[in-house]
Amino acid sequence: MKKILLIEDDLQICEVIEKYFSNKGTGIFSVHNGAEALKVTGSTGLENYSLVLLDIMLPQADGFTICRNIRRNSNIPVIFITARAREDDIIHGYEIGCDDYIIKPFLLSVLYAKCEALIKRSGGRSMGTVLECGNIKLDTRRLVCCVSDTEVYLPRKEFEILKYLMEHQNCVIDRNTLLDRVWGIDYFGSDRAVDNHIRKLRKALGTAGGQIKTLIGRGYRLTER
Amino acid sequence: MKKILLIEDDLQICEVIEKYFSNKGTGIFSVHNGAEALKVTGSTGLENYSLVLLDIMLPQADGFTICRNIRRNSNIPVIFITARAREDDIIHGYEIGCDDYIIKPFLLSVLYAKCEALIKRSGGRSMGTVLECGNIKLDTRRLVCCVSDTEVYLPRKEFEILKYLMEHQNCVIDRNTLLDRVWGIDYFGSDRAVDNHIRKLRKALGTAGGQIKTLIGRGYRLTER
DNA sequence: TTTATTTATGACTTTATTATAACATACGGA
DNA sequence: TCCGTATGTTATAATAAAGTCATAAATAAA
Repeated sequence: MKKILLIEDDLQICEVIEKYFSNKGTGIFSVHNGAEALKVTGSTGLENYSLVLLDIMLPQADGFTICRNIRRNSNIPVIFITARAREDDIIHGYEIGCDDYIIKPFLLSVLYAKCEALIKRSGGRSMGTVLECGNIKLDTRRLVCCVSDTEVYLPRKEFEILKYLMEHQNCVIDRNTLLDRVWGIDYFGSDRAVDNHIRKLRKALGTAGGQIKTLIGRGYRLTER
Repeated sequence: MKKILLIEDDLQICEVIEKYFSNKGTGIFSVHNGAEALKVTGSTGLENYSLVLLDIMLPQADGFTICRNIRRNSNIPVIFITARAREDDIIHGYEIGCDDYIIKPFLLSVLYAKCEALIKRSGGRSMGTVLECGNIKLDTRRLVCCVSDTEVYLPRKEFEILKYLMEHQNCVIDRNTLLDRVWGIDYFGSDRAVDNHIRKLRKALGTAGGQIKTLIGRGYRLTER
């Protein structure tokens, strides 16, 4: 079994978890603050892990931020482990894409069982490399976009926007989400940048440009026609 | 959209769950004893469901037995919902292949979030988000409204009003409630704004506009016809 | 019936949002 | 370095939405 990434600032808890899991034959790598966590979970850092255990209250960057950061690049299972038992927090955790939310204190045996179940459930599903929507095809590995089987060149930003829209076809994506997902949470430019890139993207897509619909006050949506 | 199978002998709990989920656009089919449950979950009976919620203490056959039975034919996500909080039971649940184990009492919002997360994780298409009332359908993810399967565009306020009414069909909603829920508690405009948006909403809904009834002195109510 | 209250309606004003184009800046490769 | 591309900003125009108001209509109460 692959390793688990544990993000938790309480060293005692880390130790207990590490010991229990390694006795069962599962490796744990621990990180003890938000900044480190952001580093490890950035870009391809998660490829060697099969699950993330994530505390919420951490120095330097909270768990929610880290989870959002993880979800920008990865579909890896994430379990929050935290003392925060408020309904708001739990719901928020699920909204930003966690798989489970465990409230401290907890039983190690249950935590272990949950990890096992989740890893089994997430196993062996890797995303295809070609996204499709109506006349638009997007090869996310070769970084090529085709409209009606004719190759269309897209600059990086336009490509990333289209990729995000295609990964969420039919969903309405607001500008802030796009700014977060394409530009990054640390970007503070104006909304208008999105409009401009959408405009360029529509133009580049030619006849298929109309598949990107504007929903006033709410964002953009990619549809099949 | 696929349904959720609920196996639970407490009719009150069934009703509460059914109501909450159907308000959110997800269908529930309930079964109230072990024998029936074994019948429904046998062989290909689960093809129409995307998740199973399963109580443990049931008449005629307990939840563990049912879960084992499910796992003989299917990989469908299974969540135990039970008052049995003993470590043994939890671990046993995971051993026989459940995906989550929720201890009563629980928050409906959390149960719903867990179901969503697990269905997403299991590769099933995400949960339904389509509210329905008579001829009106409202897709809260795509932000699209259909009347008799014809798409109708609704501006934001009209959409939010209709959404609130559909989440509370047959209930009388007074203007203040709408102002609070749709405009926000910090809004201090006049009641007349509600009337005007209701008017626009009725017009946009065309033939189905009449489903919004006025109760003088009390508010509005959305009915099935 | 008359009166008071409540709601519907349409014209209108104000506000918010988006599209567009021109411009400025940054970046990377020859 | 220079040039072309990519990106981001800003101002303006175009559009859509939200809100207000006066009046008419409907309903309830006296």
